[in-house]
Amino acid sequence: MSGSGGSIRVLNVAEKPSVAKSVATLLSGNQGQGLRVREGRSRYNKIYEFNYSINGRPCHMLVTSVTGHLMELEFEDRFRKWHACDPALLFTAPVHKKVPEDKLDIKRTLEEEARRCQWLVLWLDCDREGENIAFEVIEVCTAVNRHLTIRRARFSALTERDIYNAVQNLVNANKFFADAVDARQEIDLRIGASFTRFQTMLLRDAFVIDSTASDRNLVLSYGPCQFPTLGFVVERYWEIQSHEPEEFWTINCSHKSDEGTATFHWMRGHLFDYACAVVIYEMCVEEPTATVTKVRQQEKLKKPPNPLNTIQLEQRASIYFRMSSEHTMKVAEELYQAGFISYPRTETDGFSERTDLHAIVEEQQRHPGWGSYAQRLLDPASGLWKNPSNGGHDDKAHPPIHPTKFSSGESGWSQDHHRLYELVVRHFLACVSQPAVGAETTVEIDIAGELFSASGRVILAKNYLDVYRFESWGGSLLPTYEFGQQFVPTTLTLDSGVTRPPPLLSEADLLSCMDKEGIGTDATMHDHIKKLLDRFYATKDSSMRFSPTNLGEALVMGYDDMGYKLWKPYLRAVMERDMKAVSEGAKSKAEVLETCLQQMKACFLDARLNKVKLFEAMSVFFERSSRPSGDDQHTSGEFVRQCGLCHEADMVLRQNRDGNFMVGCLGYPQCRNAVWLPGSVSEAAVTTNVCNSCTPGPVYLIQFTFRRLEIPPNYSANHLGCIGGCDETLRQLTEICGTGSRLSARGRGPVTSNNNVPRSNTRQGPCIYCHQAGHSSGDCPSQSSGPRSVRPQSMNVQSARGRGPAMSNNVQQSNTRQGACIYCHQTGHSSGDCPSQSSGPQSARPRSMNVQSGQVSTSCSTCGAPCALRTANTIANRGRKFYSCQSQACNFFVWEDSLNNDNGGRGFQRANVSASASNPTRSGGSGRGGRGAGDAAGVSFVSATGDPVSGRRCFACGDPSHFANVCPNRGN
DNA sequence: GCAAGGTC
Repeated sequence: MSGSGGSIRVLNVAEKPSVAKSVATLLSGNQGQGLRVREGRSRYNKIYEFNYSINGRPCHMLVTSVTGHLMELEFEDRFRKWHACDPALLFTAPVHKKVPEDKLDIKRTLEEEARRCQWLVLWLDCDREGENIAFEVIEVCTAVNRHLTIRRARFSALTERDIYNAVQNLVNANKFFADAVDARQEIDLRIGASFTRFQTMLLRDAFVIDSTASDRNLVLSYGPCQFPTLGFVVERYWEIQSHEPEEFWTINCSHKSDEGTATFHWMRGHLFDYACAVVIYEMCVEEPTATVTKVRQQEKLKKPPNPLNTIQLEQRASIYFRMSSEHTMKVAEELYQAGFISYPRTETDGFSERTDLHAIVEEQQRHPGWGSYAQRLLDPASGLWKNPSNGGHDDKAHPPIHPTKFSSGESGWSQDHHRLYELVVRHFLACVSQPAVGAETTVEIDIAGELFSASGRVILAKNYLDVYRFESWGGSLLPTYEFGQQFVPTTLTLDSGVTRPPPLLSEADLLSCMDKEGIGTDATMHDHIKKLLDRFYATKDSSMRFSPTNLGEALVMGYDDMGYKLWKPYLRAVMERDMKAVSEGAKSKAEVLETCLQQMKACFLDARLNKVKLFEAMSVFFERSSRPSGDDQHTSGEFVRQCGLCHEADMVLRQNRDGNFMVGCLGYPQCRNAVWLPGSVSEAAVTTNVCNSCTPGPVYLIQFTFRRLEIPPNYSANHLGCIGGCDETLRQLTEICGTGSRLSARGRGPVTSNNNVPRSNTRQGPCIYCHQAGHSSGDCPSQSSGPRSVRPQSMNVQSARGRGPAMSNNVQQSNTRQGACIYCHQTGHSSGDCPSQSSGPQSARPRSMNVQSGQVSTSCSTCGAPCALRTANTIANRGRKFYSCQSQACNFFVWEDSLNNDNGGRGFQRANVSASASNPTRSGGSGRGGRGAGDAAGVSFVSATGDPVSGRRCFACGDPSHFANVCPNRGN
């Protein structure tokens, strides 16, 4: 379909409404005939229309916009529920792009307009993200109109010349740029989701984390930007903690004359050797006459700042006004929206030659505060004007932040609006001003062969400092000295001092660290900082300085102990290099994704195997909780197939505490699909081989090892088998040996639950840092040059605080720890096996914050150990009494009220026997009539975090009387 | 309930 008068109908799409408006205004003003505006489906994204001509061809132009990314990357449905799959699968689970609900209006506008156009011209920002958004727009538009001619407009500033050049020289969109962002998005999502789920489910319920958020809602997130940001905070904190003050000595000298007092500093600075300092000092005292050996006078300039970009704005607002970067950006956004300042998210710190700087200054002449300075600036006779410097950064999309409209203050402005606008204006005026000029005098003297110096400064011309009141240039007047002049000092002292640690990181420091290491973008850095506070990983004190919380420190410590630098900026730096390679076409998106995700998955699996390090680090700061871990309920082993019964959840390979293997549905208890494996299996591991006959596929084959003595001689001890139903060998061995199911339990002793995780595989991939094989990333030589994190020595002292009950079996079973036990500090056993923890009363510490200890009332008939009557303090069951066995081995548990209810006069003994007969572990719900522990009771699963699972309780509230799917507290 | 990146 053609536009009016046979012209080409062109749909132009910009990244944001303001750009659409500018493009339309600039183009229609140039040669257009009447600019019309109409509403689109989305109230923010208007549609501008006018006639134009591109390369001599008449066009009917429609200019509209998106608001940043139109799409989001997400996992397919069945991987979105936290408990529906093993987090390790998130490295390979299918993902797709989707337009979220709040962007559907924009999508509809694009679809409606694209149907009626012949051309699509993309005016997205000319950076990688912009290019990626361009392809999102292309996807939406071409889905409804396959015949669209697609062109890209390249512009670097919203000026008439740039926009005109762009539209007359349309190019093709750059897929390499878009691919780089696709890769970044996918890596961020997979790493973020997998590690976040892993560490949240592992730690949240295992410890009493005293954050202000309800522990149940606490998310221990991991992200490739937020963690390195936390790393900066923790590292500085450790540096301070490990600082050992050292005493030093220095000689100070002063001389008072008619003109004033000069203070001379020892040019050796200071000495740590007291004897040495004393010897030198005594030499000086014996021959105290000073001779002036040098008098130097120099003109010094103090330059005005570079034009303002986002990071500078955030840093300066933090230093000058103590405003957080997040708040600064919020206020700046409002000033921008109201038209008072230019776009606040920019890396650019140099003005384009085309910017009319004078016009910006002219507007400000009326201001009562800085108007007279602006007038002086414009007066050529003052000589105050100087073209601004250039900081060398250019994002090719936005100019430095500058005032765009005069204001002497608006009625609706807060104090921070006033401050920020003033900062932007004064900064701009400073940028176009001459530097301050000072005269510096340096005098050097010699006393008994030792040199001392003093300096003074006089400001000759303040220039930009007159308007930039936030900066000062201190200096003191120095009395006049002449070369060769001699005098006897007024004072000559030997003074001591101590070295001091560096200060905690300020917000400005943190932004500098992030900027230097490429963590986040100018538009997101403040978000990452805020995230640390929101997640209770760090706090900000009254002087705007950051300290890690116990939680933040423990997480970094845990990963540091594993040898992984997940909290360092290197990972992001490697990713950034890869993204650059993709955007240049040097590497393909698929190649980068495969390498990076493979390495990160190996890292993830290894971290999971080494989770004891996280536990130990957390134990330093937090009490262990007696709450059942949310992780323990719906947990996962290795993925085998999708469940053919419920078609919703995965079936995973698991091993119970007796060592028996089964493949069970994660949808349990709603779905009870399970395949029990022969009792003679000693090891089982899911392979990457897929059965080619069983459906629905894929059904992954499992490598089995059978105990030789438990299978007939004509069967092999090693077997690659399928649980999909096609495997005759497996069927026969199941018949011959029975299974580990309750119904055919054979009562073997426990074996290690982690056998099914092939640890050896995880370390063999190439290093995530240097991409070389032959060493793990923890040992990477490329990473060893920087200082290994400095941990304060006091950490060992602190760890005594964490003394508590012996860790649960899952921790004891881990053999990964080689270091000293955190309890007794001896080597040779892990903290889980510490003899100091294994006998006697558990600990003087309350066993749990959630359970108040009660008196022993009776004995458990299962194991004979005494049972305690306790009172629950969970939200769902506060005040409710329950019995639980004191023995560590016996997990008997029953509600007191369920013993006396009228279900046929069921007594304590009965309930007890019933529970113990079906399940030696805590048998959730068995006492409350409604729901039993189910057919699979007695199974101890390997959890998402690798832990064997014991008690069966609601993972949402911890109540054993129901499961999470029917939890009354859910959704709170 | 997970990330980071656009933007409103």
